[in-house]
Amino acid sequence: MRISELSRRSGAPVSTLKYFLREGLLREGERLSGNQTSYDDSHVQRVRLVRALLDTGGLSIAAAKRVLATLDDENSSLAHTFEAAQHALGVGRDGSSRAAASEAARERIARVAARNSWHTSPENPGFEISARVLDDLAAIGYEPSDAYLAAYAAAADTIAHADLGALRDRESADLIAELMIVGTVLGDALIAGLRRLAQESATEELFPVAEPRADARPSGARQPQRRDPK
Amino acid sequence: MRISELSRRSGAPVSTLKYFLREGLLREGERLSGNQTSYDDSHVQRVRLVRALLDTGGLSIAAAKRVLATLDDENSSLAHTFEAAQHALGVGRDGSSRAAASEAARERIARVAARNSWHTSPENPGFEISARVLDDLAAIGYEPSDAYLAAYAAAADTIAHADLGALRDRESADLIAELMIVGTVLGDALIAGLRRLAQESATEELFPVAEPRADARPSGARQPQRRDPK
DNA sequence: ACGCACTGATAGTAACACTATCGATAGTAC
DNA sequence: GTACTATCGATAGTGTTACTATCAGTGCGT
Repeated sequence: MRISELSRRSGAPVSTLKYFLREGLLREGERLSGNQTSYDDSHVQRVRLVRALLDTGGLSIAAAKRVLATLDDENSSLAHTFEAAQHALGVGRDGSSRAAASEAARERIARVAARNSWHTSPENPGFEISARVLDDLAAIGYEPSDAYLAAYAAAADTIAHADLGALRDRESADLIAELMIVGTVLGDALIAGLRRLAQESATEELFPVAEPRADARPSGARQPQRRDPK
Repeated sequence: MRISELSRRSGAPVSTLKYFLREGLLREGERLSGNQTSYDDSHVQRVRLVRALLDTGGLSIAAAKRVLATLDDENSSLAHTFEAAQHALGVGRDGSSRAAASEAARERIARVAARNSWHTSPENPGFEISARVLDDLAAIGYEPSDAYLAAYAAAADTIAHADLGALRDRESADLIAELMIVGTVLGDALIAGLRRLAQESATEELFPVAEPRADARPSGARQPQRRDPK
């Protein structure tokens, strides 16, 4: 197929496809002559993958490029592909480099990991991401309890095993690698969505709407001293 | 304190603080005279909250503004604040409006919710977010199993109860509302980080590095993935 | 032989999140 | 009282990102 059909089948404008080509997010098609290039179903697939990474996954073009590069790297074991993809994903959704997390926060995350018998490399970006959240919470004045972190860790463990379990019964190594990466990126969005649902439910459970408490003031503009009295 | 000290204490440049003021992310201080305005600790706190929302939570200025507006809305019940915050967060991290999820995907999410006895409003953005992931996975050629979704839902349930549990023993309604919102936004990042750690561990567990498959090239020095060639 | 789709290259655009500059003013130091 | 410095609101400018548009040249199909 030519680029116009690739556009029609993938839903992306031709100009965007050319942009993806330029940026290396999409392999070049087979050149038939000076002004004819042929694309196939794998290109359609790839465009959809890129759109999912960008839109649902919230990745930047640069991050998507790194992720796809590890995917296209043939001579890697699964574990290595995964590790590379994790690094390619980086610390944020984009490639932004903010201040690093504190050592204390990183150590607390390490303790959580140890308690779950996770064995991980110290360069796993998960340390940085999680530790930064702890630092942010501390800056806001909130110190999460061990039980809170343990619950999050248990949930992470559940998810990770579900992800890997979904992979186990696949045959092609290529497909496994792709699913692994897609699962990492889209799984973040999936858990975020489900969490919104679970939270609404849990909120009503614990704080019913017909709350007789008179916490809501009629008007008064008092300055609340928000500080955690730890 | 004056704006320069607010800057020093919060770590944000004065020009950025003025920007936050303009955008309504930060309440105006108390005007003492034509060119003197006094800020207090609550402003320092707020700046840190905004930075956490923007940097770690990945929110856009517009989304952060909506979220903070619901937080500042005094006459709301907790449940209502939460609901408003969920909507303020919107479907993506930013306010981008992409194509809606399919009805089939939305129904599948509804079934998952029902199986967990979540009772939620149909407008909860969690439906849209999760359903879109399902659509994306389908477009990639992957149909997640019920077991897979069930595991994610169980994890979401665990997290939601941990979040709410952390709130229950707080006294001030203002603080609870703030934590609820921060928890929603930063919690996404926290679970993402922990998930990365759990996945690395689970990957090694299920796909050991010394894999006898012919796909893995056991030759020692792997080319590190292309770092940023900029 | 003519027209249209295609090619790569380059230029332009819109949104976003700041960041810098400005003239006017006012509090503080001497 | 004068000099100095910080602040004020307003406005303009900057760098990045993710496209989107235009263009000159090429060649397949009828």
